[in-house]
Amino acid sequence: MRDTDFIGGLAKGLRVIEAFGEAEPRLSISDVAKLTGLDRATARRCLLTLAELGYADYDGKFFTLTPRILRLGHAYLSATPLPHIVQPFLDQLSEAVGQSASVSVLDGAEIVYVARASQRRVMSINLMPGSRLPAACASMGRVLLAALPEPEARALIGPGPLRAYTPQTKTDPEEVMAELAEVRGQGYAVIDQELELGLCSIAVPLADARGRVVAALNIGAPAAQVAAAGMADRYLPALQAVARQLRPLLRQG
Amino acid sequence: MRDTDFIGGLAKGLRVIEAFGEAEPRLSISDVAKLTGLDRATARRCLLTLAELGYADYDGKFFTLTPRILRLGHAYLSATPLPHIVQPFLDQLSEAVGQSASVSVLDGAEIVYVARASQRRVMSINLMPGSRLPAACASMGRVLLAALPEPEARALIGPGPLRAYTPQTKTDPEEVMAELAEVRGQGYAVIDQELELGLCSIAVPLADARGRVVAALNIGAPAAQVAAAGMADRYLPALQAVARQLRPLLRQG
DNA sequence: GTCAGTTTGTGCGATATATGAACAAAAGTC
DNA sequence: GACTTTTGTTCATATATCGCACAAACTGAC
Repeated sequence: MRDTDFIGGLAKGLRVIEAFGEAEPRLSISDVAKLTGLDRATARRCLLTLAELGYADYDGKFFTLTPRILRLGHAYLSATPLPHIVQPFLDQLSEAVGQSASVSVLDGAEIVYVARASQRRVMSINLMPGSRLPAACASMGRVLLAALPEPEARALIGPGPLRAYTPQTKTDPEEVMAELAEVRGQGYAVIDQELELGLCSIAVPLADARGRVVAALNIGAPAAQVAAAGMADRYLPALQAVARQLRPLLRQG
Repeated sequence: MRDTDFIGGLAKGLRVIEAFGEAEPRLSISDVAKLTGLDRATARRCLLTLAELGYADYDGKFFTLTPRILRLGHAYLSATPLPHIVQPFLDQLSEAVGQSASVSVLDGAEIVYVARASQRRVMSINLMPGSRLPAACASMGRVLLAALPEPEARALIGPGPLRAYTPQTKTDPEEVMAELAEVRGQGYAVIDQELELGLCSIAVPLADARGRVVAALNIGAPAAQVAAAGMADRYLPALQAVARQLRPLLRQG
């Protein structure tokens, strides 16, 4: 790609949209300039453009995003086959085991939920397609990181120490890397309250017909109902059965 | 706004992203140029930029969106207070009545789900935050359209005839406008299998402290369980109770 | 009310981007 | 295999955007 094939205004506008995610719902021009590192004049032009297109509202002082922004994510979810393919399997799995089941993919150092069948909620945060969690301490994240070449996984995890979401969170990158090796060996990952106290989960990789890992599938359960040590006995067969069924149905992505 | 305050490249890039929603998951440069009306050279530059930023993948022939696109919608959902405020109420309501409950807002002629608590699925399509349905034949859409000035609602509904999703769908704009008048009078809307056979729903408006309608709340139920005529008796009190509780908590948006 | 400290709006030269035609390369047709 | 048709890429030039510097408007304190 030649550098004239890069359109800076688009990149900046997308940075502006993402800036709203990391902070307040209402941002002034200067706020956005600070958050994005853009010049104020540029931030202003991006915001006015978004407002003109209906992606943002402007009350003369603050900008807010409008629901039209969701068209962009919707474009992905409706255009990507993976969510549609896995949804019926998730529904069935979730109903059979009486727990929430989800499928996610990796985006940088985060996992992104692309489909979910939820039972009565146990987590404090509400997960939905598009939700993000740190890969290093989520069961699906461990499975997806384990599928990468070691140096790549290490780079994504970073130098550490990792953020401790609970007292159980593994914060030492080496500890996580060791865990990844085990996950790679056994073919599944179990998380015992590393992300949220009271929540255990187990995940398996979803591979396509050529054996490439394209996503992860998990079941989450309250620790009070199922001890972490019992997760594999209880849920692994069902997870692996679904993974096996899905395998011929998945291309990449 | 002066015309130099508009960034054309950003507008075009967003058009390109949305183009993926309306068609195939894999699009060539020419496909995108056709769908968006952009010049092939410009479409190519937008796509290469999206690929460079990690929002798209390029295999040398086709482009596909990556999960990173979901960051944009996530920016809206996490930055907007409405979804967070209503979610606990939805969970409680859904559990109490044993049916799915949702909150949506209007975007053009479509409603957009911003929060949802789902029980076992009855609809053929899987609704989630970001999902869109035509406002004219959805219970929440009727409520939201009824809250607009008549000419505005009429403009959104369009000249008709409307698409018939089922034999029950009201396809004559005048019929829908008459329905809106009734909804405005009674303060709620009931849909009897106009969107999908076997599915009834009832919706009420959610107003903020100043009385402005900012969203709609609904309950959907299988027609086999609850006849459309029985929806109001059965669910209206609970819906109105939630609307009343939410009223002082809502600002706009 | 005044004043410093911020934030926002605007004009301008330098620079980057859009455009459409022309060319090159595939893909489809017979 | 030679044809047409479609698609991808390049280039020169007209145009739009960038970011700086300055001016204006707003804030909050006293």
